[in-house]
Amino acid sequence: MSLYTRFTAHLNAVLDTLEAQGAIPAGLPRKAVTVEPPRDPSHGDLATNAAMVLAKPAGTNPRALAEKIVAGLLELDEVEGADVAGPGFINLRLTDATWRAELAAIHAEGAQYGRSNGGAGVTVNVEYVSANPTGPMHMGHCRGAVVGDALATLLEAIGHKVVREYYINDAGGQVDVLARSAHLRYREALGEDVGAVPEGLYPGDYLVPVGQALAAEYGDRFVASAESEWLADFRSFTVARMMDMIRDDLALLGIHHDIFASEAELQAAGKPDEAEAWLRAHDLVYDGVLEAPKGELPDDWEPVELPLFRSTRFGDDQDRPIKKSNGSWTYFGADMAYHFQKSQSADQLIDIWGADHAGTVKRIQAAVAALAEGRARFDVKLIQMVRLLRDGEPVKMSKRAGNFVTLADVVREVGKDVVRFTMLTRKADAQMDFDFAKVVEASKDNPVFYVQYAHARISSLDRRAAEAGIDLPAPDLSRLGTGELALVKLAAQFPRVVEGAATMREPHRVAFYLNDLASAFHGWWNAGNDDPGARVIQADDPALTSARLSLSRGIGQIIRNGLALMGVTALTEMQ
RNA sequence: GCACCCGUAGCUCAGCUGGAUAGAGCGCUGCCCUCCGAAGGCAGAGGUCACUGGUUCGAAUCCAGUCGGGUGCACCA
Repeated sequence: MSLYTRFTAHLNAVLDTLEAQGAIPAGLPRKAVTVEPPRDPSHGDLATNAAMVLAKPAGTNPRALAEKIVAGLLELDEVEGADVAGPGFINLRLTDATWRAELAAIHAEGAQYGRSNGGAGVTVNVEYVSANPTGPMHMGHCRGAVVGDALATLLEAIGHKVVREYYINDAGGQVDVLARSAHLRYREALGEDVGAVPEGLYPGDYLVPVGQALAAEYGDRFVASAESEWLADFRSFTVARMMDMIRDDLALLGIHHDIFASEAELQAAGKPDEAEAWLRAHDLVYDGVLEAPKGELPDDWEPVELPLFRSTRFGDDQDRPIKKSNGSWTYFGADMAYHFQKSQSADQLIDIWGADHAGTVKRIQAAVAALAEGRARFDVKLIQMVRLLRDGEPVKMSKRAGNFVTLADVVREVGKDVVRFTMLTRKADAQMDFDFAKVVEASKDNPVFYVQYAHARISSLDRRAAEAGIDLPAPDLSRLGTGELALVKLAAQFPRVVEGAATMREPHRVAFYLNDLASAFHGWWNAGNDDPGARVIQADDPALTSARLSLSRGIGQIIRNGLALMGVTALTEMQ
């Protein structure tokens, strides 16, 4: 149990006692009561708003209630002082022994420190990447992949069972285009001079080996035959190859999904039909005429009657078609059935989408609300664009021309850890720049470097101490000073950060926290430059050295744990 | 025209699901290496949290509106 959850329990116990004594009414809503570190450390170690939140429903004034709560809290061994401040804040100062015990807990729990089980029993399905299987991963997919993966790891850290899922869009017209593009390469592989790749087909070289594989598989059987004879086979063959390639690309980032769900299989299994039948039975799908698109009317627009889902009932601004006029499913129609399927095997769903799909969020949330009948929490997390910069200039990418920057190239150039960490240094809904020069820069304005550097320094201390042979097995932590305990206090916030990042679905918080922790560590380290007595290793005082090593290792442990949540390896030395 | 996201220091961005005197890095000014890695640290200057109302003990945070920027808006995927 983390320090903060422990004190929340302490506070609740005090409130229970006050209730039993009749000092406050029973059953006051405590949901808004918080226990957190005050923003200004001079206010103490912990602060609670309990008195301010509860005073009104209790029919008393905040300060009077606060005094009663303080009296109860002062009885705790871990509390050294408690007072009421401002409008009714209760500030607690904890004993040094409490913080020393917390440092010991960091060591005792090791890699487990920061993990909790509040999410136990709740399965969360995180769907991320889901790039169209028409080519290799490019940098446009990268951020969502990293954010989704880090989020999944975070949710596991607070006890959720997590399913990492990839939805393969292998049923639309684009995979027919892919199959035709592969057919061209197939003819090429059999010796035909196909010339330039025609407009409308995928031009990338990555299809060349697919064409060769197709030639090896089918010989020249389909060179001149009608499309209908080979399209389906070529489609599934090529999609399978594309997915192998995508899996390889993701592996470079350390990303592995549990489930790859196929849109084509979903349709073949009749899932959208089932969803439609259910929705029609509940009057949520009807045959109607699609509204004209907003803004300027396209030349070829004409009213058509289609099966429409009543998404307006759930806040969308128009009802959405689930089938096209040719009878096939729209992307939305199939996607709806897909989400229904996911909601049956998970308690909560999270989709990681590119921000360019923002316009379709409402309809899918409407669909899930309808089909799952409110049983499943469903969040769509939108990931803003990343602008690639080289030498300060934006890197131009054009998918159509086939000159996009591939994920694999970038990972090979700057490394998995740099890519992953950098992608988590911004809120997901804020745009970000990825500057090839800056992300590998060895300076403090590059958080990747800065955090790794702190960890490397900590590792270096261990090596030095081992060489000097002054590392005692059971250090006396009372040798740590108040400035050093302040570092422990910062380290002790890690469990809160993990919990907040997971429940708010904001993995970037871990990166910012690690940057703060690294900064505090660097400051401590540098104090030794001005004052040799402040250095960790004191050759003539093994006891003090060992206590400080315990602190430095504790911080190292937190950095490792935090980096692990981000999928980043901690470095023990800088190159 | 509609929807969504955003508006915080000169620049790039945090701000812990409403808390106390709004923070960090860069840039600027001034310091700190007879070196546990200065690839770093310390200090200073720099703010009408776009604007106007509202909600309440309390608002950068929530609500409404206005202004400004971005994105999306067909049966595509």
